[in-house]
Amino acid sequence: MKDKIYVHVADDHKILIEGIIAVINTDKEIEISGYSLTGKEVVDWFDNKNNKADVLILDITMPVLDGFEVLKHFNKKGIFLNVIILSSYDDIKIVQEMLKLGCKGYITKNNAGEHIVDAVKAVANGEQYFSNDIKNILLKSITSKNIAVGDTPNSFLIDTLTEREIEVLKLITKEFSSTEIADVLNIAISTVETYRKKLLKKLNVKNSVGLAMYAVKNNIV
Amino acid sequence: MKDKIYVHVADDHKILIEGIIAVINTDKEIEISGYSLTGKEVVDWFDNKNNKADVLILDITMPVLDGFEVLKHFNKKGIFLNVIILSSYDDIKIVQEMLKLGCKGYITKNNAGEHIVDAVKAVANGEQYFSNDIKNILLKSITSKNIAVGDTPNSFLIDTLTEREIEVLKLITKEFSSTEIADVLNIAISTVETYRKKLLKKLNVKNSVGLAMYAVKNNIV
DNA sequence: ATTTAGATACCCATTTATGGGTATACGTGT
DNA sequence: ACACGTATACCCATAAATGGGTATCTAAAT
Repeated sequence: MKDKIYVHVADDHKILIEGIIAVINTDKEIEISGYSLTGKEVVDWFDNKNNKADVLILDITMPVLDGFEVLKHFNKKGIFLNVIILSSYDDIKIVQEMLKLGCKGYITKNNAGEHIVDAVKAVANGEQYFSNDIKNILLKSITSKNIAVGDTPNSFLIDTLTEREIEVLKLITKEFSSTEIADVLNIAISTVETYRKKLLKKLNVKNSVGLAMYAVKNNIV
Repeated sequence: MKDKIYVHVADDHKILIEGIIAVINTDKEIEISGYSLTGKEVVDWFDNKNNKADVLILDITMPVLDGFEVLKHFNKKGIFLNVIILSSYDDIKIVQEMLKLGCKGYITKNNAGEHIVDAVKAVANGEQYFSNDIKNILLKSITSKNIAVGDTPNSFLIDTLTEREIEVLKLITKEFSSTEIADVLNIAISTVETYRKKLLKKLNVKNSVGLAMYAVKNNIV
C-alpha cells in the first residue's frame, strides 16, 4: 500500500548502528538508506540532494556536532525531518529540549530493540513515539502549569531570533524598560528600540506583552 | 503505617456517587467523608471547618457551579486540595485547563472503577495520576513546544484582585491596548487606566509585561 | 445609618513604546 | 570581491503607558 520507509541512522558507535540495521532489516517495510558516525556527517549527508531519508534516528552524544546542534542546523535551514532521538539520556530537561527542537520520537537505548521498528513506522506516519520510560518522565513533568499545547505546527521554522534579540527579549520579560536594557547591555537606547522593533516583527505580536507571552510559551524564560 | 485517606466525591449523578462509594469501600485505607451533587455544595462543604477530606473527586458537569468554577474558587481562596477529575470528557483542552487549575489526577468515567482506588492513593500521596486514555492524549499533545515544567507550587493570589481587574488583566495578556480594552468592556479609557494603576500597585510590578508575567505564573491565563 | 469596597471617570504631566526610515561596521561564506 | 546576516545607532513622529491626584455612584457589610 505504500513505499518503503528510508531511514538514516546516526551514532558514534558503529556497533550500535550495526545492531539497529540488523533489527530494522527484519522488517520489509523499512530500509536503511545511510548512516553517520558524527553530527557533521549527518548534516553533510542530508546536504547532498541525492540522499534521502524519511526518518532520522539520531544519537545525542556525537563528535564534531552533537544531536542538539544537528537539529538546530536543520531547523535553521528550514529542513523538516522526522527525527527519533536514540539516547541513553532519560533526563527530562534533555527530552524537553529535543522536543523543542522538533524531534518526533525519543527512545532510550535500554529498550531500543523492541521499540525501534514501531518508532520508525510511527514517525514516518506523522505520529509521535516515545519509549515507556520516556513516556513516564514526560507525564511526571506535567504539573499544574505549562502543559503542552498543540501550537502552530513547526513553529520553529519561523524567523530565528539572534542571540542579542533573545537577550533583549529576556530582559523585557524581567520588566526592564528600554533605558534599563540599554544600561545593562551597554548599548544605546536607540539600539534596544531597534531590537524591540525586530522582535515585534519577527514574532508577529503587537506589543511588549506579546513578546513576554511568546517568551513564556516558547520556554525562553 | 498511616491514617485513613478521607475522600469527598462530587458528581451530579447520585448513582455514580453510590458506585464510587461501593468501589472505595472495598479498600480499608480509604473512606468517604462526604459527597456533593453540585459545585456549590462542594464549596460550602469545604467552607465548614468541621469537614475535611484529603482528596476531592470532582465531576466537571454539575449544576450551579461546574468543576472549573469550583477549582477556581479554591484557588482564589488559597485552598489547596488534591483533586481528581472524574469526567467523561477526554478533550485535551479540558484536561489541560484542569491541570492548569491544579488538579492532580484525571480519570475518565469509562474506566473509573479500575482506576479510582489507585488514583486516590496516588494523589493523597502527593503524586499525579492519569487513566491510560488521558495519559495518551497528554502525550499526543506534547509537540515541539511548551513542555510541562515544574514551577512554583501553589502561588495563588496574594492581594486579591477584583473581578473587573482580572478581566482587564486577561485582556492585557491578550495584547490589547487600553483603548481596545475600553472598547471591549464598554468603559472609558480613563477607567481602564485606573485599573492598570491598581493592578501595577496590587501586584507590585513595574509595567504591563510584569502584569502579563504575573498572570501566567498565577494561572490567570 | 455609616462605613467600606468596587466600578466608574476625569484632571494633570512625564516617560515609554511603537512604526517608519536610513546607515555604518564587522565577519562569514561564496 | 561581494553578498548576507548581525550588531550597532540615529532621524522623525505618534501612540500608549505610567504616576499622581480627585470624585461619584452603588451595593454590601457593620
